[in-house]
Amino acid sequence: MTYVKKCPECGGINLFWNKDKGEVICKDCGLVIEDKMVDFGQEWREFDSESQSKRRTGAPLTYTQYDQGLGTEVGQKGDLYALGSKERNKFFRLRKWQYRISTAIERNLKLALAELKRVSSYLKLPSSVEEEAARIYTLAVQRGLVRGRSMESVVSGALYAACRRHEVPRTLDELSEASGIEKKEIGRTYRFVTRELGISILPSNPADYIARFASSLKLSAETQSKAVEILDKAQKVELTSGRGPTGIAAAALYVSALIHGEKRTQREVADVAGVTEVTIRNRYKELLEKLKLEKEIKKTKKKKKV
DNA sequence: AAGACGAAAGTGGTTGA
DNA sequence: TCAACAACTTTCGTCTT
Repeated sequence: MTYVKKCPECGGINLFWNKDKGEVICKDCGLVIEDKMVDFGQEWREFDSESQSKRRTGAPLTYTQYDQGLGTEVGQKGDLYALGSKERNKFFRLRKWQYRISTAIERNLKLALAELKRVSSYLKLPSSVEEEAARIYTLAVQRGLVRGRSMESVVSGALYAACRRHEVPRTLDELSEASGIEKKEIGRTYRFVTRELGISILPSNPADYIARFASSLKLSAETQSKAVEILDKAQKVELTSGRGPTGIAAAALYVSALIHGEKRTQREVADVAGVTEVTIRNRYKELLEKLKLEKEIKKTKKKKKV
């Protein structure tokens, strides 16, 4: 069904088709390849139950615009002078009110969304994620959750949450680097915001990290899928619960690189995964013990010698 | 000499009283 | 609110290739 098979940017094969948005996302580099395909979704769906949210009239609502693309202002000039003086006073009062209410929030939103765009383009996040983050942030502002926190940290928190929900996770470190906010601060606001807004987020799946780590290590597709396979097994023996997903992903990748004779040092893997060698070692050790992978590694060693 | 390995002490976050 | 706790990090010394 997809028309694009490879990412034109990085050549990655991990394309993710987001049907709702009619776009294809490269999970490796985050490139959005939306124009390359026809968007069937909307017309078809018009007839089923949830037509309210999928209606196709009007400009699409977007949260990345500070007023969701729907600006309404209490009248400008125009018929004003046709009104009596009482009416006119009322009019001015209304406009003043609207101005007061809206400016505080809107000014904040304008700034915040600019920041959000900056960070998300730095991280090459797909627009669906950016949109989601903007939505989360907007909600947060409306609930007054930004008070006492810096705007930037809430933006980062929203982005982090959006990434998780869309299964294109970035690590807190990456967010931190892109936004200039401390890692723990992002984590804190992320937790706070998601809790307050009742956003439920699945614990991130290590497999989601594999593609990106693998491509920045320039590992082959086979190695990549082997790593995912290892992850599956690891999950069955409950090696994964309670551990940091990045550490597990990194270890799986390290092992499968060994198996396929594309050796990377622990240091290299650790760097792209944002964990230390020690963590990789620990996970790696566990993997070997529980999944009896030693044989496979030895096999490839022998092959190389012969 | 570089990488892999392991022990020990420290850090930040979660949990349960 | 505090202490216990598990996961992870940092640091450093030793072993392997």
